[in-house]
Amino acid sequence: MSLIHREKTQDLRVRRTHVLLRKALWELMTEQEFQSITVQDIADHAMINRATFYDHFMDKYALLDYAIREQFKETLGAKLPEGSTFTAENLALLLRTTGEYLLALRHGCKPKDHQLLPMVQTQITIAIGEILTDWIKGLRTSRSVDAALVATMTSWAIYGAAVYWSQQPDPDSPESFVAQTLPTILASLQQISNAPLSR
Amino acid sequence: MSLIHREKTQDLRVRRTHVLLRKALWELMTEQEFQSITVQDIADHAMINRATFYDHFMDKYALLDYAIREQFKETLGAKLPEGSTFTAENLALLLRTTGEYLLALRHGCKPKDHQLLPMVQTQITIAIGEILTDWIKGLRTSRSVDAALVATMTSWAIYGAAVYWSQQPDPDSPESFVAQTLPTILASLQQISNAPLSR
DNA sequence: CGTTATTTGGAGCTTAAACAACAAATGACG
DNA sequence: CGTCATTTGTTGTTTAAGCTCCAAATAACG
Repeated sequence: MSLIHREKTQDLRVRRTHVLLRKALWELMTEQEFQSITVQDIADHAMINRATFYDHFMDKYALLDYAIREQFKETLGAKLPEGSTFTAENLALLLRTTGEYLLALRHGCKPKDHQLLPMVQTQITIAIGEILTDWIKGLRTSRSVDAALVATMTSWAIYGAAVYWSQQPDPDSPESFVAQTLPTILASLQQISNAPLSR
Repeated sequence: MSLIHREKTQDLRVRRTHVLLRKALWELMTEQEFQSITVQDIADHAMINRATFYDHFMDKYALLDYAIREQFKETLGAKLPEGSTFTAENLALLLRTTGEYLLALRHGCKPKDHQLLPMVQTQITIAIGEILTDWIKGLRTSRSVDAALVATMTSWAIYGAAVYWSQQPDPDSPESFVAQTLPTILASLQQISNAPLSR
């Protein structure tokens, strides 16, 4: 009897509908710009009735938000170990994955869709923030700190660095990106942890 | 109020369930042998409840039948022009597609699954037979012939040739396969058509 | 401009599918 | 050989999602 109440306890049909809708949106976005995609298009492609679409999302922008967030979370989940904790290695992975995700995004979608980046920003910083919050909570902090606040600041810093890197006309390697950013992030986080992090 | 009653007029949910199930089976078959796959595996992968599986198929063999038939039909539909008729070109396409499909099948599934080939045979000859029947019906035949009978014989001949070719240790090109078989098939069909076929 | 099409967002009714729980087969193991 | 675990089919009950219309908002067009 754990206290863990899984928010996402859900009907298989609901989960499937969500998966199908975001997969459909993604496929459509690789071949046409977001603006020109209609809800009907998405519904058809996902084999979902249009009315059902509206049972789950306000509009296609809400779906895009959701799709980005989930896709990024999945990507991250695949890279990070199961019950990951706050270590330099994991932080490096987080940085690298964020950078590479943005880079892939830039290649995957249409030029005109670059105006959507603010939405992407919101969802990704949320996802990063959640992970950081978990990590920070797992630490014995020297003094009482607002974990959410630190996590938010850090997530924005990470996202900003990733955007900067992925925007470069000719980005250097992911490794060097991590090498250049990790020390800064680590330094800012080091202060809240009294236990030295593993290398 | 047309007289056309579409047999396959179906609920979107039903069509989607069928699609998801056969996709799931296909994916699982590329990584493990059919015999070791459970209905639960398929259901999980397709995001379908196991009970729902049984609403549609007797067992996994029934699904396999269906999956093969539909996949082959789709492949054929993609190669043949829309309202295809009986021409030497289309017959050549039919031959080639059948051969290539079998070859792909042989590569796609596990060695042990080769015992499943009789099931494949049934479904593919049915699919070929349906097309040939349509083609033959579209002809002005010189004398009354049983279109279904001719179609069946021909479909078996085509399938047999395709098996023979795809079984070869080192199969020659699809073009030469078509070149070697087409004349025979054409000759046997020529007799029922009084109009000479286009080259 | 006004007049057509699309697209959007929703509501009521119907139905496919989820869920849970079961007994019966099948199978692995000591 | 029995027993413990899977897998298989099946059956009610509940619910998500389909379908059919409808009205409002946009877009397209002559």
